[in-house]
Amino acid sequence: MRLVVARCEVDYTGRLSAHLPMAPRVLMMKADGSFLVHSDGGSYKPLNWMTPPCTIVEDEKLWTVTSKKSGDQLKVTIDEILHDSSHELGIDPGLQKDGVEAHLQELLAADTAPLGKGWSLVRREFPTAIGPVDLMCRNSDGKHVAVEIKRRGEIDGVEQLTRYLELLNRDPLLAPVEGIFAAQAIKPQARVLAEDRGIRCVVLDYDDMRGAIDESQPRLF
Amino acid sequence: MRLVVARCEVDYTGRLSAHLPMAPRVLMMKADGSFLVHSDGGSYKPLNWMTPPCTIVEDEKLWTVTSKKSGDQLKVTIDEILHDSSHELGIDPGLQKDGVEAHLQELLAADTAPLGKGWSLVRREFPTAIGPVDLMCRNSDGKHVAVEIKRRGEIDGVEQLTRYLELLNRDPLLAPVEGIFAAQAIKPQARVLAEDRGIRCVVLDYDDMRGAIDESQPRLF
DNA sequence: TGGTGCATTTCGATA
DNA sequence: TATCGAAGTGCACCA
Repeated sequence: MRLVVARCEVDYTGRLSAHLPMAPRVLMMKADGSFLVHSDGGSYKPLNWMTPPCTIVEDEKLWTVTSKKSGDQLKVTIDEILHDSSHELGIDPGLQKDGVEAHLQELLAADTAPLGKGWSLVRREFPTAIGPVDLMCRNSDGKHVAVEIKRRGEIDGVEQLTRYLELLNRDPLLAPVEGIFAAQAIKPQARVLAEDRGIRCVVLDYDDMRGAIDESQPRLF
Repeated sequence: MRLVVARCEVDYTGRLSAHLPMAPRVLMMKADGSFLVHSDGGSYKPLNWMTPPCTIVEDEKLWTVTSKKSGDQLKVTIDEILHDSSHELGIDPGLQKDGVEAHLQELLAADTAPLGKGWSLVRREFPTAIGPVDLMCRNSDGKHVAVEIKRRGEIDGVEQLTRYLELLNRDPLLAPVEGIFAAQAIKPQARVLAEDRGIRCVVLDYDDMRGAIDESQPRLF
């Protein structure tokens, strides 16, 4: 990892063209060849960058970063170097995550109570021609219900479930198949669209669901 | 901008929980309060981060970064500081872009030739109840055509145009309205879905389109 | 201020 | 390798 603070000008040519006027910025060069241009504001996204693999040619005042894959180029014109240091970091052990959509699906598969009483799980990742449905259940009447699970329920999730339902209802062994759109939060527009199509919306409470499962179960950390 | 290289352990609690084991990493603290944890690999995305505004409390070996909005927390346990420097960068003049979707829309509005001969533009951002259609045109027969423009044509863009067309065709003053899905590149699945629904696909060439417009027009840079 | 759509999205899983 | 969906997405635009 090399960290450079420099007054510089940057031009990117690739999927688009972009230009950064002369100003002081931080240049981060990672061991894998990534190149990042950061300013002192904004969030985690750099002003400009190049994804690895890429080659860096330093020609006095002009640094040229070229993507080995796409040929995209980043030309950095250096006016003045204010800081320059290199550091050995080694390979990072990596990030452990907990709490994403997969966990919601696991929890709901383990206990379908949030959907309704007396329901049974047919299977998780129920296969269709256009991809797997998150959960396939039977309700207390034995009728099939396809469940689409999202962390945040938005309009595209409703579209996705609609496509599944259209396909599933063509199968005489399954039809009629109802739909449930389940999420930790559902946007009003998504709810309107879903209910207009006869899809029921269920808001999931992650903490409640986790609490309902045996407390002694092992956790990630 | 403060740059710290340190052996550290990081725990994030917020929309999810995440943990980073002890290892050397780069900590970037921006003037606006952003906090980034970078390793020596991956592309521009940090391992962990906090978006501004947030407060940073340094308590000897434990740094706590708290989001002022959401209350999300990042706890950084410092084992050893390998580098620590601060730099005045000032406010960045910002990025100038050329070649994104808005430009494609401008170019196609200025010259509809890529769609067909003898076409006229009704208006850009043609309003509907569920959002604006990129372009509304009339073809050489005077028939209305709704055009959805994407840089990359994928399945959700076809869904979007389908929703517009359904709505537009309910309006007796407009109907029948045809659809065109225009993009710099169209994925096979998106093309199949579009054509199955009677939507024509047009692949746009950005350089050609820019060349077709008066060369003397002022450019960004 | 909240909703929607774009992004040089990036990233991961899967066929 | 392509495709598809998720992301602590971020961000700009618009109501």
